[in-house]
Amino acid sequence: MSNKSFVNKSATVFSALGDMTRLELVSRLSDGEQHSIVQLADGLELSRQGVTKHLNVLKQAGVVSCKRVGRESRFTIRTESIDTARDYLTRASAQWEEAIERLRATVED
Amino acid sequence: MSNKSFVNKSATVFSALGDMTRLELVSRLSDGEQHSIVQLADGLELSRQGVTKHLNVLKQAGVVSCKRVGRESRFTIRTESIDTARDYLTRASAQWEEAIERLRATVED
DNA sequence: ATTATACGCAACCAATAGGTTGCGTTTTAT
DNA sequence: ATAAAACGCAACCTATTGGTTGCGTATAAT
Repeated sequence: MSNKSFVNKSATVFSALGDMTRLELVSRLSDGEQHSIVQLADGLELSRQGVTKHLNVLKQAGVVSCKRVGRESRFTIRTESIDTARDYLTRASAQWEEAIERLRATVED
Repeated sequence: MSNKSFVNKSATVFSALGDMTRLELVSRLSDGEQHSIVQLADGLELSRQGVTKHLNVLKQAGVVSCKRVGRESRFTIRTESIDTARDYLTRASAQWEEAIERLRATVED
C-alpha cells in the first residue's frame, strides 16, 4: 500500500471514529456479533434514521460491514480497518520515539 | 479516568486526526522538534490562516502544544493523546478478540 | 527608522455533517 | 388478509467545518 493511500485510509477511519455516537456503535459492535439497526439504536437518544446515517459513515470507512437478512440489516465490525488506524498511530509514535532518541544522542555528543 | 470521559477524549482525538491536512501536520511534527506555523505551512496548498485553524483543532484535542517564542508560535506534538487514542483501539481490538474466542468456544461445545 | 516577517483576530462564504420527518416497500407475525 | 416491524430513500433544516481575505500588532532584520 502506498504511503498516500495509507494516510488517506487512516484519515477516513479516524474521521469515522471521531464522533461519540459512532464510537458507541463501534463499542456495541465489539462483541463480535451481528446487530440490526433497531438493536443498535436502542437506548440512543437519536432517531433510527440518525443511527442509519452513522452506520453508513462507518460502513463507508470500512469499519463495519452489513448484510441484509430478511427484513433486517445486520452489521458487523471489521477489525482490519481498526488495525490499520492503530498501525498508523503506532508508526507515528515510533517515529517520535526515534526522534527523541536522536535528539538525546545529539545533546550527549 | 471514567469510561465516559475516556471515550469522549478519544473521539475528540480521532476527530482531530480525521483530516488529511492535519495528519500531514502531525506527520511533520513527528520529528519531535518544534515548528513554526510558516514552517508547517510550507508546501501545503493552503493559506497560513488555514493551517493555523488546523493547528488549533489539534491543540484543542491535545494532540499538539504551542508556545510563543519571539514572533513565532512553535508547535510540538504531544504523545499522551496519541497514546490514549491508540489505547482505545487496542481495547476495542482486544474486546473483539475475546468475543471471537468466546464465540468459537460456544461453537465447539 | 523603516521594512519585512510571523502572527492573531474577525468577518465572511460554501460545503458538509448531524439530525429530523414523511412515505413507500419488503418481510414477518397474527 | 391485515397489521406490525424493519428498513431505504429523499427532502429538508441548522450548526459546524474548512477555507478565504483583510487588517492590525509585535518582533526581527537592514
